[in-house]
Amino acid sequence: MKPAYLAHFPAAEAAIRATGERLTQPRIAVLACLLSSERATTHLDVAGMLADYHAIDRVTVYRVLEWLVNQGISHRIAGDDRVWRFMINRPQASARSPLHDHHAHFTCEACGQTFCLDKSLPKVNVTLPDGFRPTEIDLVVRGRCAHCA
Amino acid sequence: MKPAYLAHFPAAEAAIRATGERLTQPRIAVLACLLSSERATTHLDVAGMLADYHAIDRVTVYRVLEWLVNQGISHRIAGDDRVWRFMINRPQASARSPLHDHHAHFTCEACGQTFCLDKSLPKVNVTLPDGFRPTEIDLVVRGRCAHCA
DNA sequence: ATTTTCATGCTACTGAGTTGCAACTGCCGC
DNA sequence: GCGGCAGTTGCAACTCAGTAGCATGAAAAT
Repeated sequence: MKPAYLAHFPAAEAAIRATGERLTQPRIAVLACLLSSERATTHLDVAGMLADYHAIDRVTVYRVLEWLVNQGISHRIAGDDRVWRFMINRPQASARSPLHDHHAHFTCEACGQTFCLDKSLPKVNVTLPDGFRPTEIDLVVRGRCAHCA
Repeated sequence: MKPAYLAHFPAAEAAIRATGERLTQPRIAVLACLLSSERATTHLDVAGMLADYHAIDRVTVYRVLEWLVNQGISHRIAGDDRVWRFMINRPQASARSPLHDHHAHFTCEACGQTFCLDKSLPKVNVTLPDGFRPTEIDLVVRGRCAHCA
């Protein structure tokens, strides 16, 4: 049985080509992994998914993930367990908020998985102390996901 | 010159006594540190502040900080640098939100410091996917603090 | 004062993420 | 197609936050 992420190779390749940067196997494979995942993915998840068909050094996974963030293709979330999680930037997520960018995530206390709440963007009103200027708002909802409820 | 946290020793002692748990020097000293700090404090900050007058093993600092969280005296925040930051729970912060608990923090992109936005609690409206049940909302605003503006 | 119980300090460990460097490879020009 | 260069990869060694085990030490209970 072939891994699911293979189906996302063409899309991954196109997205990387669109950046004008180099097209390499690790980049395609890691991006395909992220594309195939509905939830936030750790470097370990990625390395594990790729282990059988596209064994990639863990340092390269780190570097590719960071590269994807710098290219604006994905973003990273700091979880409660001190592990970075990565997710594809879905296009509609921005340009609707009063601030530049606006993430909303859901972390399940039972299974530890993190989901992106792109669809239902929350409304947030903040008033900051004098002199504090916001550039980004990050919202994390904790609780139980549908699967662990 | 005596360190500033010494002024908070009586309050720290009272708060620990109120828990019914053991009153020890490390607990008093660490809690006094948190009380004297307006911003979120790392274990390293605490160890550094205490180094001259109350040298405490770094493992003990970790354990005391965790103990304070379990006692409901302080809470912890996961920062972007994978380091826990700790802050005293100011009393008025809860019981006003639709959910059980509700933190709002401000992280400065320039100096990396994290502040608690107790005073001006933001309003948040979230709609979650079916089956997702929230227990806590955590809001982080990123930007420039008054000092770095 | 003695005992009990729990916190502390020490050492050694784990595991995420980083750095330096040599070897490799995608891509450009020929 | 064929070099050559710059950007990437893989490897090994490292840093650093946080944790586990265990013997010692100090609060509180008797």
